[in-house]
Amino acid sequence: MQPSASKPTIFVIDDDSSVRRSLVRLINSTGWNVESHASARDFLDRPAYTGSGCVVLDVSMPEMSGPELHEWMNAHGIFLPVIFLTAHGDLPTGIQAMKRGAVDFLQKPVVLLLQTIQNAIEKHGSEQKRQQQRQEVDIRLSRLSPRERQVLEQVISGQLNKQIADSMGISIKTVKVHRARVMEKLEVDSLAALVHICEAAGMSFPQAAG
Amino acid sequence: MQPSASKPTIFVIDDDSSVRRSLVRLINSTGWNVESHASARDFLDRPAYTGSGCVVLDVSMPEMSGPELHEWMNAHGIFLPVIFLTAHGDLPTGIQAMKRGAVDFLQKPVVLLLQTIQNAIEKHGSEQKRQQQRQEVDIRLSRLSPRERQVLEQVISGQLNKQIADSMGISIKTVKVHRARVMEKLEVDSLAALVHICEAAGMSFPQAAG
DNA sequence: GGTCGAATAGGACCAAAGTCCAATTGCCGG
DNA sequence: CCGGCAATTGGACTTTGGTCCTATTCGACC
Repeated sequence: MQPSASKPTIFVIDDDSSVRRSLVRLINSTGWNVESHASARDFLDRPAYTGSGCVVLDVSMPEMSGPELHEWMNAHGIFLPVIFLTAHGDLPTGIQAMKRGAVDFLQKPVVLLLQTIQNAIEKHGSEQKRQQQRQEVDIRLSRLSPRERQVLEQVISGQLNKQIADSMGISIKTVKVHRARVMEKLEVDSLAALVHICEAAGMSFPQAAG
Repeated sequence: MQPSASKPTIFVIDDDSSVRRSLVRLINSTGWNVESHASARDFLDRPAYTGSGCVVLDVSMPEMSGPELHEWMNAHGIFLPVIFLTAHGDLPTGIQAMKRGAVDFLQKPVVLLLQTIQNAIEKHGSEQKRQQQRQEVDIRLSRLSPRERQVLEQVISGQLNKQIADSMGISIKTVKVHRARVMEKLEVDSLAALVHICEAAGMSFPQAAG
């Protein structure tokens, strides 16, 4: 199956080796894969991970802190869920982390880590799937010629072929050919499906009703 | 205009009257409406507010605490954004509040409250508008007869009238009648618009493509 | 008992969309 | 320079969808 369907991997990032060992042992006992790193740099040096999983991240580390790594990930489109661990976290840091999208911000000693990881992976799974489907549609959309694109936009806004032809200054026949190519390139076989995937790709615009 | 388009109202809920006075003065100076309450109960006793705005909520109050009120609001579908204020907040309380959807969790003395309120109102505005439109569609959908509903579902999944007639064991003519009524009751004049609003109402189901 | 709405169905006809075939334009590479 | 290939355009014809009118049946309600 796809990588997202295989066993999730949990990335443990903490500069304290005894903490890493203990977390790895804990997580390993559940059947998830674990990969531990002693620093943010260490984690970033590994090949990008695209499967399912999450990051368990220490807050204070030398060089690059947990929040700094989190921000870097957000800035670079890495949306693996992040769970923070901290020994003596202060409130503003925790709130800031949550506002940036962290799943949780836990204080050691940790009791509910495994449950939190479970939730994070599940929540991430569906988002990831949607994201992949959206990219899939984007690729198909990128294969449309400019003309086809113009026709598509008017089709999904409810225009008739006649109206489209009129507004583009071409004949109805030509619109039909463009339209057929759109259906083919987007791999749909009904107008309903066409609107559906365009909706999913975020290219909807309201006023199609009367 | 609609209530959501009129001046936003900020609800200040704090059991300390000097804090209330000072917040009211601060917020008033910006042009927003302010309404202050000395307790959660006090706030809940007022008629439900449906316009735009947000809640500035103290964490620790007698009887019902800030987080308790927040949870109550969530449970009752009141999604006015909530900004917490606290004198000496502890980390777990703050994280919990964020996980429940709070906009922010600020420690007194507060410096960026007005900016936070501004952001909360703006973010809330678009969500509120979408919510209203969705309700609007739900009302129209509820006016469909069972048969019309069945036809609608097959139409937006890309079935031809012939196929629908076949699967329902009725004639194409009847399908056309149902279909026309659906278009009329849902107040759309194109298939694209029909799919669009059904999508918005959350009644999409994937496989319509081929 | 009459009326109303929902569901069913048919005829006649028009409009819109899709299909098959053919042609033109314009660019890329040998 | 020319042949190929994709984008673009058009004509002739078929299928599908929509409209207007009419009609029957059935249960609910006044």
